[in-house]
Amino acid sequence: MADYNHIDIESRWQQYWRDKEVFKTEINKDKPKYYVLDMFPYPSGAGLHVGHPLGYIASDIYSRYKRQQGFNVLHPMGYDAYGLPAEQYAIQTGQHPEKTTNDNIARYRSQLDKIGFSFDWSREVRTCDPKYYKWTQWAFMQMFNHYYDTELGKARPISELVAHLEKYGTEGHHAAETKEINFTADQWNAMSEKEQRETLMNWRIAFQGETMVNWCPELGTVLANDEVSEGLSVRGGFPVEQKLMRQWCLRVSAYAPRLLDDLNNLAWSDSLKETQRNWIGRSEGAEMRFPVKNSDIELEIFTTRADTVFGVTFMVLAPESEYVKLLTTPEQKEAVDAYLNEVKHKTERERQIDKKVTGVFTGSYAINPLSGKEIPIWVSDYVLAGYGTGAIMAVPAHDSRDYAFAKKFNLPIIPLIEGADVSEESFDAKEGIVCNSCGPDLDLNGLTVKEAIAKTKQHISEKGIGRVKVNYRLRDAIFSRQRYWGEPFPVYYKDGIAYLMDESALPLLLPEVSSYKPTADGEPPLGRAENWKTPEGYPIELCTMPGFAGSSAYYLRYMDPHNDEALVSKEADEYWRDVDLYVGGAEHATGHLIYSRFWNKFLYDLGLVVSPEPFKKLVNQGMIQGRTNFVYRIKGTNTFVSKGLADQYETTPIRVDVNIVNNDILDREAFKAWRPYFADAEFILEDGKYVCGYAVEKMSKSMFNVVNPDVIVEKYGADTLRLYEMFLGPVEQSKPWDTNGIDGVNRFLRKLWNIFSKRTDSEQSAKEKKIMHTLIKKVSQDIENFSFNTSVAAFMIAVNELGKLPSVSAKSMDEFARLIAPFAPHIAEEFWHELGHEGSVSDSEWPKWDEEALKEDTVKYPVQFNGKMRFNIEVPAGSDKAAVEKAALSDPAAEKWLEGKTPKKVIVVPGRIVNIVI
RNA sequence: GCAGGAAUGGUGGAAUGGUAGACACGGGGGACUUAAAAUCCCCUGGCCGUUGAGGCUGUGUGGGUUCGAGUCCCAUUUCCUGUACCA
Repeated sequence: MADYNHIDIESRWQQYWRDKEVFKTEINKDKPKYYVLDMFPYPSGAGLHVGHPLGYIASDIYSRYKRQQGFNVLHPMGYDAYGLPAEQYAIQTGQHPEKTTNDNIARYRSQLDKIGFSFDWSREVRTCDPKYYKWTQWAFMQMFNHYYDTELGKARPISELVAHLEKYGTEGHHAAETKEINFTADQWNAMSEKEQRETLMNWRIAFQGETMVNWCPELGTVLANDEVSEGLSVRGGFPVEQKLMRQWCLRVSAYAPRLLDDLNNLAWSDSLKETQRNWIGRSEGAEMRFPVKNSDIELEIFTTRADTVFGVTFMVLAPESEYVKLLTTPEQKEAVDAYLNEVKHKTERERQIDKKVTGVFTGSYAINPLSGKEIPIWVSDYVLAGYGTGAIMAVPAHDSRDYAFAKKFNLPIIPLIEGADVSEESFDAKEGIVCNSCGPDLDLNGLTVKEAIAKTKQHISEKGIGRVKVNYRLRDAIFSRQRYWGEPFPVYYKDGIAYLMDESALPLLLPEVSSYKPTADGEPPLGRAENWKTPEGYPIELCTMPGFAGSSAYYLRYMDPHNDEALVSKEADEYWRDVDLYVGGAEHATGHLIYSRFWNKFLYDLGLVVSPEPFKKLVNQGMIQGRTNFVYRIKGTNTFVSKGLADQYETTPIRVDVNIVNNDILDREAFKAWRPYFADAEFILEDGKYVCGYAVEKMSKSMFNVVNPDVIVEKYGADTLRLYEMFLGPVEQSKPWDTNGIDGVNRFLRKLWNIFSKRTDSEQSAKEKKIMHTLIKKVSQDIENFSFNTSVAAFMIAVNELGKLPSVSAKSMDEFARLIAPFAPHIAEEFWHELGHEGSVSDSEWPKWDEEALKEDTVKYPVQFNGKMRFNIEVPAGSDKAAVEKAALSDPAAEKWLEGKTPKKVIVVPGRIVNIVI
């Protein structure tokens, strides 16, 4: 055989896989299914860097392994093709986002192909493809046509709710709602169609609502909560402000209890589950009504600290609360209006940065329902309109925010826990013995906080002052985007009221527009589309759907990607069911992974999918960071000093392209050619070399530390890249990319190649068999545990050991080819065919290890004295504890450590260790 | 602030409570070669010692449980990730 030539081998086998459609998957009821999914990428203009394929390589190894184990493996790939960067590029250049997107997809595809993945490309989906987004639009229509029954805990057709309203009005319905409204059947029946449709928005799962939204003026669009971080847009980092707008929303909040409970059944990492639990944010408390003095208004509040009602010294309304208007007295009106105005002009960012305590008194008083005391009602922006009821009872002694407010406005502070010192700060901990809490019909003094909460809850329910209530932090998802590059809504407006189009109108194609900017009067880009009307002339919705719309059910579409009749056929869904293994980044914890679960549960309620959860097991691959190289320029010169000598000069570190640095040694000629102003650079060397410094940073163009997988594949081959990415460390862990170590992996493949070339037809010797079966066992177990770095190490050990043998049999090489096929499929395929097999090695059977072959004649025991390792003994296999103990004590080396004493105790752990206690 | 995770050589990282540092990179030495590359062999946590001995010490820090702790428990520091006026 010739030398190992990765270019020839890899292109040949990739061609073979394409020609023979080796990875095309069909339903096969004779085989168990296994569904391995990667989070599909957004094809950005920058292309892939070496960090992106990490998860894809891991999932590819796993799916090839499962396939060799006899599973029918579904392993698809596609593109999350709608997104902001393509649209912004379109605004700048006028190029259609579809063109940009297609170009980027082509580039991604060619990069992915070079790595040798076992994707079934016949199932590719693109979210911007009308055949695909037809089903995104269709799902939206189903959500529009359903409401959520909180008692049954599932979605039901809106027609059933309408039937209830016609008969009973709102009395006794259990629909999850935007806000509580009440009317009788007669009132409902008397409503006009327009009124009825507007009212139903209160219950539909996809509904239009006036909500406070995250409005990003720079991007000209609304953003979902997970698209905003610290008051800035995640994409672009532009300021985001709060604005009241009429938007499409999805009633995700209705599913909060199920989204929370079902987490327990998932094989996800604890940290990811915890992130979702926090995001859903269940809190158990009480809802309580505080009557307003001289009025029949009652203020409803939510609290988790029912035990502190006796310490309520004032109440606070959110500025947006509708009670503000009702409770402001004429004398206070001017001050309140001024305050509201001031708050309105603050952005979310400003609100968060300056945590100045502000507020204003409404002039009204409420009555504490337990103590009967009068308490003033204030307005402040530290109370959020969107959580609970938009009003709070303030307990300054035991809540730090209320404390700050009370201090600023000189409101009384009553401590309620024995021994709590509230002269400097509030006592927030939920512990201690309650005091100062005795009213006309309730005495909490002497109880623990926990007991007091329970007793108060019971009391207020009995007295009808309030009720036990569970609140969730999870908000409804805002589903409109004022953008062009997204799915159009199958919605038109008649008399200003939204109507769904007929299903036969699907897919509703995204129209062409003359420009991708908002229109002059501030409408979304679709406002420029000509003839954006139904045949009857009704205007069509101008917003498009957000990015998560298309990515929420794509895993279902892969099961049956070409079906024109349904999102997924019953047959395909019942066979493939759910994703067995999902690999992707943890950054989707509170976005995609919530929305997808919600979407799946909705379809599950409708009986359209059989699995209540989409992703059984989930692995979060870590991020690959960049390893930036630095050169050190002596200040005021164009002379660069090597790292080891840099501290002798006053230098400025400058980032240098990692691609002109090898093992931290700078390629000086390439450096001079890199930038014109370095052309006449001079160097101060150490040992004739220029050594660069390094730091770990995010991999990005601006840091000059991007490593392109294409370059690695060309130089070393895809098999080397695959093995090396796995060898770097655990898949779940973030780590810097360092090309330096890659030679070791490449060396291993060449050694393997040489051993293969010299194989003989002789029998597999016992020694060989032992090496191979140790390897089979180790690799099999490691793959199951997703511990690919240690598998790669095991391969290296095996090759080193095989290399020491006088000869290696073809049988061992046969086993080796099958074992390494998931990791390095190209070289494995080459071996497989050299060995005379037909078909792909990915269809070969996964080898099983033989415990017999691993057995030793003797067992080695480390002998410890008082836990300190001293010497080793060897005993025949199968020796019992007494025999091992005897062998240890009678070993000549034991005498020295026993020092003539009798051991107090001897511990023998079979197969492990002997510890002698003296 | 809260929640979750992590901390092991010069570097990436191995270690079902049982000989810490597998495997690899880097470094040092040697073989082959006119030379270089490639390849192969040996050494490589620290300290003391020896120069075919050996010993001590060592997994962020301080305690604890155990015959035995990198691993379990408590406290603490630092770092990373997520989240944050959520009442």
